[in-house]
Amino acid sequence: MKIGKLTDYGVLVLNHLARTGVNLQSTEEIATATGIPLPTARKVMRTLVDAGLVLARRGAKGGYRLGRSPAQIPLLAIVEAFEGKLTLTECSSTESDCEITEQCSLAGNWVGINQVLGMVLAGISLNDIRHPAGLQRLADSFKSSNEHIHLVSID
Amino acid sequence: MKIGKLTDYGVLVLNHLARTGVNLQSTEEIATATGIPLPTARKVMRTLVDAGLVLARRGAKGGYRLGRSPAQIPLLAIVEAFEGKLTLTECSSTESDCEITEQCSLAGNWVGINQVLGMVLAGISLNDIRHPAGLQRLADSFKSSNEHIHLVSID
DNA sequence: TGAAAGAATACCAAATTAGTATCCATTCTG
DNA sequence: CAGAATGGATACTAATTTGGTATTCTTTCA
Repeated sequence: MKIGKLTDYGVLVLNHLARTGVNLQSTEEIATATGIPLPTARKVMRTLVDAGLVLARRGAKGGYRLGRSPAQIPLLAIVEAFEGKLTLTECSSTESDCEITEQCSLAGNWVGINQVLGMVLAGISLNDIRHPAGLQRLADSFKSSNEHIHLVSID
Repeated sequence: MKIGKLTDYGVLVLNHLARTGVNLQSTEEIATATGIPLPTARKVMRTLVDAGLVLARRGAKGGYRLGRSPAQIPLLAIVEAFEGKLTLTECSSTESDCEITEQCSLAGNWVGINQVLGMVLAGISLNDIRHPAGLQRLADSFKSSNEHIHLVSID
């Protein structure tokens, strides 16, 4: 259960763009600043632009900048930009190629889990990623809400 | 962001063992019941046993059964049995092969995210996976705690 | 008009993961 | 005690996914 390298790269780029603000950054600047290989950086940028997280300006003096404020960029959006809709298993994806779906009574049960995970990732913003302090408090807040979950789940 | 097929198989097997209870199930029985290819099922069983989630009895009339009650088997344990400690990125794993760690100021910031995700998965039991109703209520409970997170996170 | 950017497409390489085969160790039963 | 039925361990192969690269086209500014 990992995110892809490209997704990770995406976060690095977004972090860099959050720091440089409104100043347009060329692919080359981004590549050197983040350590991402140049051709790969191109691919990353295209994905980010397609997802609407980053704005591009073409031509000479062109470049990239964030499409919204870091607080309004959820981790979920970044992950789904690179890896498609969040589904932990094949079963839960729409075009399930899973051959044993017949006998697998669990097929539908993953939906809820995906929802929960999605909500968690939706609650983490680029800002949270950039500021460890906020993350720590975020983790702590979960520790308490987790007890809540245990009360609710069926045993 | 998916779980591996083997992990998914693991859940299928655990589900089957939860249904069959104390009756020892042979690898072959498990394979036919779940639709998992026999040789692959062997591999899955070994992993589950190593993780302590399943008990094995060798020799004739041997087989497998759950090591604990379904309510005491968290999804986190299943995932980590097959995929190792939960780390979304290379950076956050202990032996980070990530070459750009120097320039990557985000290296440490994933720790908190991993923690949060780990807590969520720890809060979901095999029982929750088997009973969709419980999952739905679980998802709902998160919707409210998510607002809590937004209050806590830094914008 | 040419240089400096991004956009699009297609392709290749490498790493991971799934799947298989083989041989060994244990335990029950007659 | 022997043999059959089972799980354990190891090593190998194949397939898929993912990351990375190259090439060509389009847009915009000076």
